[in-house]
Amino acid sequence: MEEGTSKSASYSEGTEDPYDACQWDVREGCEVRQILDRIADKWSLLVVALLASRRMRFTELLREVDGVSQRMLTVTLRQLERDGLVERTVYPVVPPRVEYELTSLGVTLHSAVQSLVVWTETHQVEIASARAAYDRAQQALESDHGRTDPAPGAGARRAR
Amino acid sequence: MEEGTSKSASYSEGTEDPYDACQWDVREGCEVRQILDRIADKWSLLVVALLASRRMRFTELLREVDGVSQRMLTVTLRQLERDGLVERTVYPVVPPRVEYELTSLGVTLHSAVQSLVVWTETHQVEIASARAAYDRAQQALESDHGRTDPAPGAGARRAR
DNA sequence: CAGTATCCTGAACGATACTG
DNA sequence: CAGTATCGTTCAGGATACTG
Repeated sequence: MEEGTSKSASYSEGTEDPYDACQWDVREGCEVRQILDRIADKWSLLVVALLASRRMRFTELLREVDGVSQRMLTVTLRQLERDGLVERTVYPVVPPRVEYELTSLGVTLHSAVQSLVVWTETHQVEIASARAAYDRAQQALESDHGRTDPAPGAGARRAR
Repeated sequence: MEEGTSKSASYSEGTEDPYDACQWDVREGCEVRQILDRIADKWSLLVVALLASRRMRFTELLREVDGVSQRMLTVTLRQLERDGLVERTVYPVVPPRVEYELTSLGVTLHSAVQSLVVWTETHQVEIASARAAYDRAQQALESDHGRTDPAPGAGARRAR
């Protein structure tokens, strides 16, 4: 097993003082970083979102997520299971049947993530046009890189 | 990861179409995925969080983020700038002075992310104990891998 | 069916050196 | 100061084959 996060990394848990919101970022060793990395993970969110609608079997997930490899699905599910976000149920039948479902913790994560999804959907147009503008500016720069300063704005100029 | 989004229900699997409102996840081409990837980025959030408190110069960020390389900071800032999340201001003075600040869009992103941070801080203890439990179960499995089935519970068993 | 074990590649990242 | 350019390495993750 070469993947995965460092298991058995015993970090000091317990009730540390709740550092204010402006501090979480600089603390690399902070748990937040780890969780964020899991959330950030390419497949985790997809799996969580799918499982939010219903419990599913391994192969179902493999089909639905589509793009995920068998190995990565396994790894992802194991991580989520380890973090207590999904629960794995094995039915001892002859063709093995395994089902995955969100735990209550997983459900809360899913709703927390939803706000980000909403943000993204809300602002995707803005972002797209910002990118277009940026790329246009870059293009202009390219064609202009021999010319002299055309807009003597005298102050600081934006977007180089 | 270039396409393969469409997963037409070509196989005979009943009548219900796979998913409804929760479509964002399966659409790889969707903007949501891209934004999520940016958010997921190792440094982006750190930079955004720092800039949320105040506008900063390049070297300041380099010092504050600490752990980031010069190259990665540049790359990160360029991406954020391109997405319209931060604004770059160049002062035409003799030792170059460049300042970065969040745009209003960047500010909204920051607050959206805060909810996730809060979630993480709220549940980090639960996660930590879930991990401990999982690891303990794995250990038990190891020591048990020669034994015969000791608990014929007849039903589905949890956590393999 | 639901995995595990191996091999391999490309993208990400860090380190370093150079520049306006 | 605030970058850009180049190189070397690591490693996440895909493809494939095997198994209980």
